[in-house]
Amino acid sequence: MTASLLSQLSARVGQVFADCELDPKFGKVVLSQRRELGQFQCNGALAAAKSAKRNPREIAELVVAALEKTGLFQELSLAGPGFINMKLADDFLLDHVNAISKDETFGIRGECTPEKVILDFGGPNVAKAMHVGHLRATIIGESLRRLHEFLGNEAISDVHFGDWGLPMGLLIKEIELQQPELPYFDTANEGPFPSESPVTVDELQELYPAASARSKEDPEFLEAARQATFELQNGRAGYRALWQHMLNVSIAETKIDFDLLGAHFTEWKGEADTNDHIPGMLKRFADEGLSELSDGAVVVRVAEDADKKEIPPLILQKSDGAVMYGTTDLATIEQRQIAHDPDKILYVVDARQSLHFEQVFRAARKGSSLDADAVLEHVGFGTVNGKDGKPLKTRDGGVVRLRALIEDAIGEARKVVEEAGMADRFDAGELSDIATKVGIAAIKFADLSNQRMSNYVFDLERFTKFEGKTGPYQMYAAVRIKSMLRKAADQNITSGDLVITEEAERNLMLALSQLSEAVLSAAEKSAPNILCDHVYALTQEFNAFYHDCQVLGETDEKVRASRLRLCEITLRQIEAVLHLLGIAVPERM
RNA sequence: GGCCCCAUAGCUCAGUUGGAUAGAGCAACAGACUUCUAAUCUGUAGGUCCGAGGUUCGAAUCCUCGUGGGGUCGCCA
Repeated sequence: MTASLLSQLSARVGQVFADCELDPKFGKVVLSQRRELGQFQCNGALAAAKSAKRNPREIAELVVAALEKTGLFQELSLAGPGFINMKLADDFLLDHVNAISKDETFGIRGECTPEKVILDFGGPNVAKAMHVGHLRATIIGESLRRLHEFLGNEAISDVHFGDWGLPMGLLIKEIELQQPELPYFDTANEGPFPSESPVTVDELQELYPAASARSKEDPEFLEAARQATFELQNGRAGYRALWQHMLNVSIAETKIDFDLLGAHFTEWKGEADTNDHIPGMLKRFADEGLSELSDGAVVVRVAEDADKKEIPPLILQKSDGAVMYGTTDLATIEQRQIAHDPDKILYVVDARQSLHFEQVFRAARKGSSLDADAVLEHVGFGTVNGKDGKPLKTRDGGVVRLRALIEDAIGEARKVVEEAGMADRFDAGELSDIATKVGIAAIKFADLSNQRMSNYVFDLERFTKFEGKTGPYQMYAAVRIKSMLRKAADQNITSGDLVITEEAERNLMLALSQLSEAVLSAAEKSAPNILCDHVYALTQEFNAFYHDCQVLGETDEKVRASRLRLCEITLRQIEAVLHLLGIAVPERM
């Protein structure tokens, strides 16, 4: 198994530090910040000097002297107060790139211990079309899912449908108001009920805002909706049947969006699936003295003495008897523990819910709802803003539908692609496939390249550009290579052993060798933007190489074979990382 | 009011956990095409890292106090 280049170097340098009776952790090697001075650097001599009260330059000199004997470096130098700059011997770099290229995951999977990770993302709601708010949850969640899969983890993804709260009661009562003749509202009716849904998805989407508005003006309606919610949760047959229709219709609709975005779920569970688990859980919490009555509601107090902030108790059961989403979230944790015994559960949900998750996680710990060493983590993210810096809205101030957003992106991509003259080169089917891929790549790359927690400005024109740090630029680099490989095949040119003849080749190999750190650190921090940075650095180095080095036209056969091989490896890596970002690359464009 | 997040080039953003001269991309300017796809590449210019203290040999990064923006603070999700 191949350890990453940086960890190999760090281990070597760390050994030297150890030989000098210093902590080997000071041997940490990082990418050079000043490429003109070296490819890599180690700053450990400064930190080591501090803790050992020795002279940093002296330590650095010892380290350099010891490293020179290894023969791994073409150049070693000492600069400033004790920075060690290094340039690798080409043979070492070549061996490394060769080694990682033979492995399907570029040697990365071998560095990890497989874990079982549950990813909770997407989070659509019954009757509400997915909107901008779901964009990031879906894109980030799917990227993390693919990342964990890549690392060899068992990745379980659950869409966790919002299908069980007060909105359900509101919808039931709204439908009753508009179509009282339907059979679902008769208490005595135990079914069977019609198999056809009484409402279409479009109707549902009208119904919810109407019901929501009505509940704000009409307290009696709200009260009726609360009652309906309670009865639904307690199994009233007609309500259950109607609810099932609403859920089915909504799931079918959200699947269209998820398919467009390439999101995959291994489980299509929802809040409602916790219903049978909840009574037992409530009883256990009460029996163990973990919950108590407060103003008529059942709550778990989760505040701790050490808290800086005030953490309100988690409400398990409202005074009207119905449960809330905190209750279903807690029950979901218990069910996941039973069904999967996970090492980690990640919640890819809007950052604004951080307090909620804090409460739920604490309640889960308090109630031993899952293994003590299992990790619960809220992977939050910021909002998608318009050019005015405020959360994205439609022209008339409404919620932007996810579908509309995706269609706009594809439309914009189509424009760009047609302006580039692709309509002449491809038939309608292929053109539309390219436009779709470009559009999706544009929004995904733009979204994922931002640091998760910060808000970002949604600007399609910028996202769909082929220049700069955009999705389409990354795709273009990959397509360029594909085109070249096709040509090579046509001309019977084959790839061979790697050699280095130009700086551009060396730089490209160095970029290829950085994947491991990017992937591992992206996984550790749940930060896909690190993957974006890596693939961008890689495509930039490739484009520079492409510019400086002829591949097919190279006359020296060995060099030509090496360059072709380098192209193959680069393509594999670009496609691999883009796959982790959820971006698909067309064959031609 | 308490707490959380954010503030870096004209614009949009990175910044490898405390290291050298703070980096990209757009936009601007100057170059490179009888192309393995120029949808590319090379270069120039652009900074009070919100402010003030502090810790340190060394701070965009850590601590304190402010300023500005966003969010949140028990029966919605």
